Amino acid sequence: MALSDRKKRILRAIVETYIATAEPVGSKAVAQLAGLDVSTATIRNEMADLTELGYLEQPHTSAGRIPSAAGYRLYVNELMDRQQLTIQETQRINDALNLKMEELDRCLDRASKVLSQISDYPVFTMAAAREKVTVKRFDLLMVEDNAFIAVVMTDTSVVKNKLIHIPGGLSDPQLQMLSAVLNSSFVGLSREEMGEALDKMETRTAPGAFDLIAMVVEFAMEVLADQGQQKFRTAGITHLLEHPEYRSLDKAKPLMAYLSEENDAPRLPATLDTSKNMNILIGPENVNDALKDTSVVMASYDIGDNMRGVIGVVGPTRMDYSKVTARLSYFADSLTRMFGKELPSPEESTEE
Amino acid sequence: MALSDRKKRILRAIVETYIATAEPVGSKAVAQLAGLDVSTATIRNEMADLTELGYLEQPHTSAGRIPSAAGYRLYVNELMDRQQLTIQETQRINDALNLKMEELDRCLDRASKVLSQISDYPVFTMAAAREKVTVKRFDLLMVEDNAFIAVVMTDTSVVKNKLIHIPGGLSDPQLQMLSAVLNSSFVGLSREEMGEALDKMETRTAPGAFDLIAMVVEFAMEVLADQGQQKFRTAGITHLLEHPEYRSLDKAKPLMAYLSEENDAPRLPATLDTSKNMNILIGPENVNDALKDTSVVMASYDIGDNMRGVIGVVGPTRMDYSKVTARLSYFADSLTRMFGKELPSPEESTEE
DNA sequence: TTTAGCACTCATATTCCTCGAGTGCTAAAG
DNA sequence: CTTTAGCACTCGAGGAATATGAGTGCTAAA
Repeated sequence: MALSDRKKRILRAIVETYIATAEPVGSKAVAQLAGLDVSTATIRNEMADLTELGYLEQPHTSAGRIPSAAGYRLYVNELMDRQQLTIQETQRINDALNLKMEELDRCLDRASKVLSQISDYPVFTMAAAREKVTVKRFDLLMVEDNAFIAVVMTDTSVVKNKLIHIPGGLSDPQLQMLSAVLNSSFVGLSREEMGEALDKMETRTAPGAFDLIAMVVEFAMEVLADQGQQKFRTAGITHLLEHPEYRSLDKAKPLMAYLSEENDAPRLPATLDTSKNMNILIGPENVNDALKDTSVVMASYDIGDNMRGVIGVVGPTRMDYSKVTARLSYFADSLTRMFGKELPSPEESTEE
Repeated sequence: MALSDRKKRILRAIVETYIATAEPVGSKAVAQLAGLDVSTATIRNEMADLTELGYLEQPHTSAGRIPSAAGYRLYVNELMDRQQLTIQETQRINDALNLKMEELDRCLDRASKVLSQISDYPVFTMAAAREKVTVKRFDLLMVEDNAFIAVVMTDTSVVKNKLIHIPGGLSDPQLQMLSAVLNSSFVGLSREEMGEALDKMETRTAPGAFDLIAMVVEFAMEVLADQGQQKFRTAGITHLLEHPEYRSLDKAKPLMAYLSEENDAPRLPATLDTSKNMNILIGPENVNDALKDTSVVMASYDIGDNMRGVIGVVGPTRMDYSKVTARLSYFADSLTRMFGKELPSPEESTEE
């Protein structure tokens, strides 16, 4: 059953004043703010109805009402205005992102810091992993007699290198041999496949040569593992402390511990609905226990090579959804514009 | 003037029980704990003396005493026992560090996390910068027609690389030419010198060729800048909230903001006395305002190439100095053992 | 020099009370 | 049937008054 227009206006007024004040809202305040020309008694009746329907809650008999999770949900889905960003805000965001097209990682760090500052909530980012990453080619560079640099390039155009010391020294032809073996036998393999290939090779190769191969391949496996990993980053967790719901440390501590990765709970964007590009999880809708009284607003952005990233804002259920969604979606769009479609096929990729 | 033995025992008992309980210590408690066979009245007299001398403070007339900064200082310098680590603790530390000799950065992250967990305080690390870092050599690797990988190796044996796209494409001889120019004109220069050299070159080089050179040199300059930068990292800041002095958020917020680098105050190890390998700064001894009511215990460790790192623990002035120093020094020693002398001259250095 | 005794101080906890915002219900008015 | 004024009732927040007790400083005797 759809709510009457008046009920909606009342609900909206309650949600918005509660977001602003963090205190239960009474009929009198609603009468003034909702812009309805009815008496407080009428409002009380409507509020009683809304409570009955599950959109409002009463902390105790003689207090005002606060929105329930369902109330927030309705607000977010139907009642909320799209807020506009100020010019200064867009400016700051652009500054943070256009930082000379740096590496993705650093750019994200900076971006999430700014987003946290303009929204007053903690922000997390997460670069989603690709399923299978492989090595595209190996290069070896001689450095003096007893060391060489191994350069590994993945099919995602990420290039990593490592300086490898050879106690016994190594000749140029040997190095070329090594390079040939690596490029013929280990290109195009996933991390697991590499491990298997290496095991097979062990039996039918001279020990000295095998050790060399193994050193490089193990490095390549590390690179692939690292690329496959999801990196969870946060910024601005202390903003939590500015909101009254986290004034009691019992509330703040677990959430902060979760955000600063001090416990090993599964990271949150697990429940991301990729079909929508803006996900809002309100309080109990969160699976993770640490987030039960918390809302999360997440957006995903494209970063080429069919990889997606997630950037999200965390706050109390009484979060300023309107403000946050506006800023977040501007952000995610900008990120997509930067790292996504703009650069075609084999992207420029920068080593960190 | 030196304190009598009895005064010292009393001071020590007060410091230690205050560290344990966070509550002012009265004469009765001291009488029991100091192991002196004198009455509380005598203790009271001695405590009055110690207060007079500035080692103790009285929150209000009818409360016990708490140590002053000078009191802690005396305790740290003369009275404190060296604590022993448990076997489990050394085990955990070793596990964290021996993580297969990974990159320094990751190793430090992990190490500081463990240190924070076993000490219950936040931990920061900082890799101190070298004054002048230069490029030792350039290598260029062709990738397909329109891109190449630039590999830059510094005199600190750090190797970084970047994939650079050339819209117009590039031939093999051109690449070799480029490599020759880079290696002859930009090796051994600091970041600033590179900038100057590049400026000079601009006038007397064909624009097309210059753009190519500039792309690589600018990347090299980024690398040097990054190497010269001090990287400040923290772990376990939420441990702060476990200590009663930070129960009030007004106290906790600025410190946490400082530690999570949300303000731009100068990072703290500026005041490191490198002659000692364990630095303790108690409350007001800290220069930085955010740390006025906070103590910092820092140790430095060697990481080869005459670079030093700093690892430190932050907590309330009522910090368990004995516990912290023991753990911290074990840590710093282990780090030095790992990254310092063990590997001689041109170290194996790992790209991140 | 040490100690017992005692009056005094003062932060904290407890109790009790008041105040008032807000509610639900009822009955009258539209 | 809806709206509104009126009113009694609820219940948390805040404040004053009071009790408690740990701890002190001082004095005088051992």
